[in-house]
Amino acid sequence: MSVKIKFDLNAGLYIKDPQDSILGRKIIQFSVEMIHAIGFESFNFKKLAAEINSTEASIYRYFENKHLLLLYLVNWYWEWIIYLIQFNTVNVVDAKEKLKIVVHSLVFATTENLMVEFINVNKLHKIVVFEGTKAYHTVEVDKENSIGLFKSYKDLTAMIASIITSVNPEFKYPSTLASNLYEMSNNQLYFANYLPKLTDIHLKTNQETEVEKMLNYFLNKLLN
Amino acid sequence: MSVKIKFDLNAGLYIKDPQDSILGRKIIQFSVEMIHAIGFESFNFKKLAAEINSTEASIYRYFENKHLLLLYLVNWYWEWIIYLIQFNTVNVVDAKEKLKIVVHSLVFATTENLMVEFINVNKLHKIVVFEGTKAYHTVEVDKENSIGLFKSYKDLTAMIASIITSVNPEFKYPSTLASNLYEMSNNQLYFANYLPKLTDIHLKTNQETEVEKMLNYFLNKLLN
DNA sequence: TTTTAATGATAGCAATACTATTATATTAAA
DNA sequence: TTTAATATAATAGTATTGCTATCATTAAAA
Repeated sequence: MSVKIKFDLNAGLYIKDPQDSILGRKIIQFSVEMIHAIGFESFNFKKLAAEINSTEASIYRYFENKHLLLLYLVNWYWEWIIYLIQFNTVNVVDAKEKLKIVVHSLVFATTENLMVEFINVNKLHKIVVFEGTKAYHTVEVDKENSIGLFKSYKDLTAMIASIITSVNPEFKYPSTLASNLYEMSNNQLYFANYLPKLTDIHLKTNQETEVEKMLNYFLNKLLN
Repeated sequence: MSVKIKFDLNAGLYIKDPQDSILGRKIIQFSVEMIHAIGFESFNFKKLAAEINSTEASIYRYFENKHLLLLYLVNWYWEWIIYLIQFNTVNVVDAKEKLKIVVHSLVFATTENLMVEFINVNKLHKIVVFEGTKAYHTVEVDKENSIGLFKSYKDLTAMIASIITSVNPEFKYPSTLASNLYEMSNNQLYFANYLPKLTDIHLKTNQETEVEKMLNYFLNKLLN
């Protein structure tokens, strides 16, 4: 199945909504491809423009700079995970079951039943694992936070935290556990691939399944 | 008390050992000050050179580029934490007690009895909290890892993991928990300061004490 | 005292991150 | 259908960054 998904992302992220035009969608689509391929540091608007047969100036009409483009993508990703969790927890009542679905969504960031037209979610997930934290580790945090550019991350955290609380109302740090679950999932996937000494996941295949198992092991100890 | 500390950092981090000359030490000292003040992104060798009345070219004789300078600082930090843990666990036999010292060292990154001459450890800690992960989230990870540029992080993780295992030999993921303890400590301090919705730590003062308490709470649930 | 090593001074170059201007399509409103 | 508005392309240009090269000067070692 394929659905047309359009998230309402904070307007401060862009100058012109890229979801509303062909060029805009091409910018999103190929920035995902390109950042995935060469990394955020060596990615720039000139290269992107060449790739999509457009110009630097045209891209600047959509995004103020490449940092905000990354932040846009990461916000899209956060919204995507929220959507995934909602989608997969429909009709699920048991809180423990819900939490397992959260973990699954964070680790796999995809479902077989759901596809997106112009964003390669798999590659976006890898970008988030690789470069994600750079989007909110910047001197501009306070300013960007004050205009709502991290709202989706907060929403995601709140959503997970409330599930954690319904699994165990006594647990003292639901928000911390929620954000840590997200960060830990990304980190451990990164470590498994690049710095295996920093993790206990050593398989080259089925890493996601192993990380999923591990996170559930942690959650079990923490919440029971 | 003040001790002259010289860590043996991997020679691949620098061109000329900055610990061995006045200029070298000034580079280290003022890069800490400057990155702390303006952030890593806007920091560059030209500005640093102006600050220490030297030249760009001279700094390039010590470090290939600013990324490797950051990685040098972060490696120094990792070694510092290892040193701190060793220092503070001398004569401590109880594993649980040791683990508490680990947490304390990670969160505070300092002791009153110990000072370093030319590095402001407090500011370095803040740099690590703010920019630390950028040092190992780069397209060059594999290459840099293969020549040992992340060795200190691995050593630190191994050290903590072994303490975790002696607290509870049944615990399945000691390395993961070790690296996550480090990452979580930094993350939660960052969130408490800049994105408080992502954590349960809300105090502006005594954040460290709160984070310490929180990490011990987590560890307690995980290992008992 | 001569040689070597470290630093400083200066210059320059290619790439990056933008901005500005004008031209040309495309679309929408009158 | 014409006109007006809007989106994109083409081109140019500027300030900054990241880095290299060269040569002069100073300080330290042999």
